[in-house]
Amino acid sequence: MTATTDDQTPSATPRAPRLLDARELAAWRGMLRTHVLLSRELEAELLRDHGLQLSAYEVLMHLSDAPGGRLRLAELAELAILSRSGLTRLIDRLEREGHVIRERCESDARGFFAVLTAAGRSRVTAARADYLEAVRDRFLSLLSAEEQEQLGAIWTRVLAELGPGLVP
Amino acid sequence: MTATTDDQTPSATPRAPRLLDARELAAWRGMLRTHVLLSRELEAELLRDHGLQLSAYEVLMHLSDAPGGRLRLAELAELAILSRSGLTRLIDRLEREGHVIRERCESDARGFFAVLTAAGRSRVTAARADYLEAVRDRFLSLLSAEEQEQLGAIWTRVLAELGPGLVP
DNA sequence: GGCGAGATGTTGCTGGATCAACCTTCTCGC
DNA sequence: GCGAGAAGGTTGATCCAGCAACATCTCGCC
Repeated sequence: MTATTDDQTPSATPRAPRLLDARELAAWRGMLRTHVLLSRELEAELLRDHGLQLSAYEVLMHLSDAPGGRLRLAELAELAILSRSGLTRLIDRLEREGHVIRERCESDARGFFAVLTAAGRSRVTAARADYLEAVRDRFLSLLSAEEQEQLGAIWTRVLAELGPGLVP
Repeated sequence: MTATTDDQTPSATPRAPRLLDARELAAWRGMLRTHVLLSRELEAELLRDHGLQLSAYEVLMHLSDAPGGRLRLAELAELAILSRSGLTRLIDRLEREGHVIRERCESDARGFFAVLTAAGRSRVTAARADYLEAVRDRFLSLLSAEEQEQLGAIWTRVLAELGPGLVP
């Protein structure tokens, strides 16, 4: 870390990068590293124990929290932070596996709902129990209540800055 | 059809999931959301302004911090949190673009170094300046020094629990 | 000193996600 | 109402990663 030792830039540097100091580094790269490793582990367990991709879990989870277990595809894509085409194919898969069905929207002929099936609901309920347990075990339980609150405040602040409508 | 009706969990569920409370939710999902959106934005800018994928940037950045701008492929894969095969092909690309060359390891005939070229170094130096500016702008500048330190402490704790050797 | 276990890096295969282009439908100003 | 533009979803192309299998090499150990 910090400036490279020997030959950083033999000749002239276009612009001095002003690297991160130790505090910034720990805050930033720590998040990157933690997120990647944690997600990877959680996804591996989800896949092993419930046959669910992380993105599939996210979609089913949002559906199961929605009234009627139904959500418009566009809304679902936003919640799961997926592109529309990505969601289309994910729903294709979930439909093939019987976790979800597509249903025409009466009031808008362009639109579709994704609707959780009974099988989908029981699958995601079981997955969720294990998933949340893992999240608690590997993350939340390592934080005090105050730290959790501070974290929440930080994310809210950053998301608000990133763009409106992202905070929820 | 027959989406299960919209009972959240009024009646009997196989296992009660014990969902997250608001505090936990904000701490956990906030991180997921922040990470995805922030990474996405940073990568888009990196790609637009410097033609670098985030993973490519990471690799070049680690190389530029390494003495001599050279690192064994395996070590590089670990630093960049990539699979070996993923790194192989990424180095292929970077080599094709002239940012890096492969060099046999004298002392171990199985091994290779990735070595940053002059072009690669100047590319990553420029990219880094913009990247770090963006990181500061969208993340670090929104945190107080204390918050940065708390975050750092949290990541260290979580990573230590996730597995040894991941903390740096 | 040779053998087997383990490490290094590459390759074939596959899966999942994006972007851009497209078709259909809705909406709104005139 | 009607035409322009926006919005919802799907499709085609492509790209990027991972896993598993492999060839090669190292090294400890009997």
